[in-house]
Formats: sequence, structure tokens, C-alpha cells
Amino acid sequence: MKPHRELSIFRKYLEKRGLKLTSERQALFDELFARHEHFEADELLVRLRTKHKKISRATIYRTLDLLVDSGIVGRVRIGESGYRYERLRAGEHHDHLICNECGRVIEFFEPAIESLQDQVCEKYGFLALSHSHQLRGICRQCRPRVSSREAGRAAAAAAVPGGKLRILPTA
Amino acid sequence: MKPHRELSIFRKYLEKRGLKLTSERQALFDELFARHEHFEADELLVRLRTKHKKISRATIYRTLDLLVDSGIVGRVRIGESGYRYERLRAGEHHDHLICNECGRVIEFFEPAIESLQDQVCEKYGFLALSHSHQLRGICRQCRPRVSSREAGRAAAAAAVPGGKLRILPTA
DNA sequence: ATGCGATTGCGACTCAGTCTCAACTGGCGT
DNA sequence: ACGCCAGTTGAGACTGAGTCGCAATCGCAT
Ligand SMILES: [Zn+2]
Ligand SMILES: [Zn+2]
Ligand SMILES: [Zn+2]
Ligand SMILES: [Zn+2]
Repeated sequence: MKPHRELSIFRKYLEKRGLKLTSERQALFDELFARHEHFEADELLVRLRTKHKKISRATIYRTLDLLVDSGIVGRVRIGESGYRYERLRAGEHHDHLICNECGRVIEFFEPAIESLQDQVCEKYGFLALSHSHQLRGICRQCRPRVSSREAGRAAAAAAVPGGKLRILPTA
Repeated sequence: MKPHRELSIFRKYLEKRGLKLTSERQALFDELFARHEHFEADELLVRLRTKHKKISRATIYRTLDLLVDSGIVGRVRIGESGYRYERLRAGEHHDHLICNECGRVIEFFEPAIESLQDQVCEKYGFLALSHSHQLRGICRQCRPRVSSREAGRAAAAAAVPGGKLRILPTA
């Protein structure tokens, strides 16, 4: 178990405000960095319950708040309800492609989009502090399956005038 | 009260699937088109309760579902919890700038971003069906107030190396 | 008028997340 | 090593947003 750059950040974060690195917080941190990229709070809870101890839901949320606040973990509105969390690689940023079929989450980063965002903000005199940008649809793996399922009637629907696929806002 | 293009769309939508344009649905539709651009379900409920009748919460949600499904209304994840709804001008699309201070919602549309999105999708073989893109921060009107409040200590924090404002994902 | 599926209001329910509080640490000060 | 006490924890009550089940009603074609 290497010294984890992130762990020292967390430690520092706690120290700076007189908080303690308890065994629960450690356990959560470890579990978090041992696997998944994107997960939800209750998922983490279950995993910690089996392996580690009788940690409570409140503690999960409380600790996650600390991690988010310290910048080590990100909280994202993926999925239809609730949040998902993900560890953040220091200084990196990305947005998400989310498959409606399999739930797969693909991360992307498009510098040109990021800078256009800045331009939009400038135009409106808006000071951006954060943003979320996600596209929902069907991922490469699921496309064959879905399109065969839609077989017949899809052909008619596809012949929409205007050609270009229309993208509507939703989530 | 003009014939509303949208009303006829809704009417058609209902007809097509053997549903009825009840007085509740009418009332909701009217209220919706009489005002606000962005609103939440319970807001609508209250307004309908005072003016119109003893409409139930379930009906609000059910009707809103129909409107969303018919494409007349959009459901967006603005704000920290729950959804917001907004009437959609036929064929138009926009994304959002949301002020953390006053809650104001500014709509924007940047074609270049939209097309870059398409490119990202192509790159990953992803078929986008919808997307949501929102920036949170401080709007023009709130900036003076906020920056004066932050006065002193902000000066130090602003002297971050790297210059460019870092935008982190959140909502 | 009658019939029957669609619709409604109500209230119970779910789900994710928050709060309260008494019991329990962690770790500095001695 | 010992004690203290702010910080922390688990359990469970609670909240808010939205959903569900159902009996009573409604709308409309016959
Ligand atoms: Zn981004
Ligand atoms: Zn991610
Ligand atoms: Zn867009
Ligand atoms: Zn809008």
C-alpha cells in the first residue's frame, strides 16, 4: 500500500481544521481508492459493511462530504436520481457520456468545448465556478443490440426530414 | 387567448393515444403557458391550487409527464435537488447558466459546442439521445455584491499560480 | 341513459439524503 | 500511562421529492 499522494492531501485537509483521521475514514478512503471510478454512496456502504465493519450510512455521507470538499472526490449527477461519486485525479477535469442501456460511463475531455464555455460566460458576464456536461444515449457496445431490437418501425422514423439527428435536452 | 400552436400539439398527442384533455390538464397547460419559463412541480401545484381547484400533486406530476413526453415541456436538473420544468419552443434547444446566489437561470445556445459534442460522440461511437450542459456560478448582477463580500482574503486566494480560472465539475 | 376505459384525489409509500443524540473515540497535555 | 473533551459514530427518526394503488368520478361513444 503506497503512501498515496491523495491520502496525504486528505490528512492535511483534516488536520488543518482539527478533524481526525478515524478508522472509518481510513477504511472508506481505502475502499474508494482500491477500485471503482464511479460509484454511489450506498454501493460504498454495502462494500464497507461486508469487508470492514458496521459503518453507518450517515458516516458514509459525512465522509464523502469531506472528501468532496477536499477536492479528492467529485460528486456528479449521473443517472436519474441521486449522486454518483468519483475519485478525481489531481488537476484533471472531464465530462461524461452515459449509456442508457448498460449504464456504462465514458469520460471525455474536449478542450475546445471548455474554452467555448469560457466564451459563453464572458458574453453574459457570468463567473463560472463549476459545470456539468453530460450526454446520454447508447454506447458503442449497446448500439447493435438496440438497433436490431428496434428493427422494423425504426426505418420509417429515421426518414425524418432535416437529416441531422436532433438532440434534445433532458437530464 | 390565442389558439396556441402548442395546445394543438398537445391535443393531438393525447388523441393519438386515446387520452382525454380534461379540465385539470387544460388548467395546468394554461397556467404553464401564462407565465414562468422555469418552474418546479410544487410551484405549479400551489399556483393551481389557489387559482383553480383542488388539483392533486399526483396529477401535476402525471400531467407534466405527458407534456414532457409530447415534447412541449422540458425536464431539467437545475438546482440542487429535484427537477425543474420549462416550456420548450418548438425545435429550439438551449443550455443553462445558473447563478448560485440568486438562482437566476440564463439560457444559452452555442452552435460550436453542439457540434463539438457530435464530434466527441463520433469519436467514441456513442449515439447521443439527449444532453444536459450547465454552468454554475455568479451572474453579472450578483458579482459586485459577492466580490465586495469576499473583499480582503480573496485577494490572496486570487493570486493562484497558473492564472486561468480552474473550473471543477460538480453538479 | 348506459357502459367502460381514462382520470382523479387521497394517502400510503419509497428512496436518497439529513439530522439528532447518547455513547464512544483519538490524541494532546500532563 | 491517564484523563479529558472536542470530534466522531451508529441507530433510527425525519425530510422532500416523487410514485403508487385504489375507489370514486368523469367523458364520451353508443
Ligand atoms: Zn467540462
Ligand atoms: Zn467521471
Ligand atoms: Zn446543448
Ligand atoms: Zn431553459
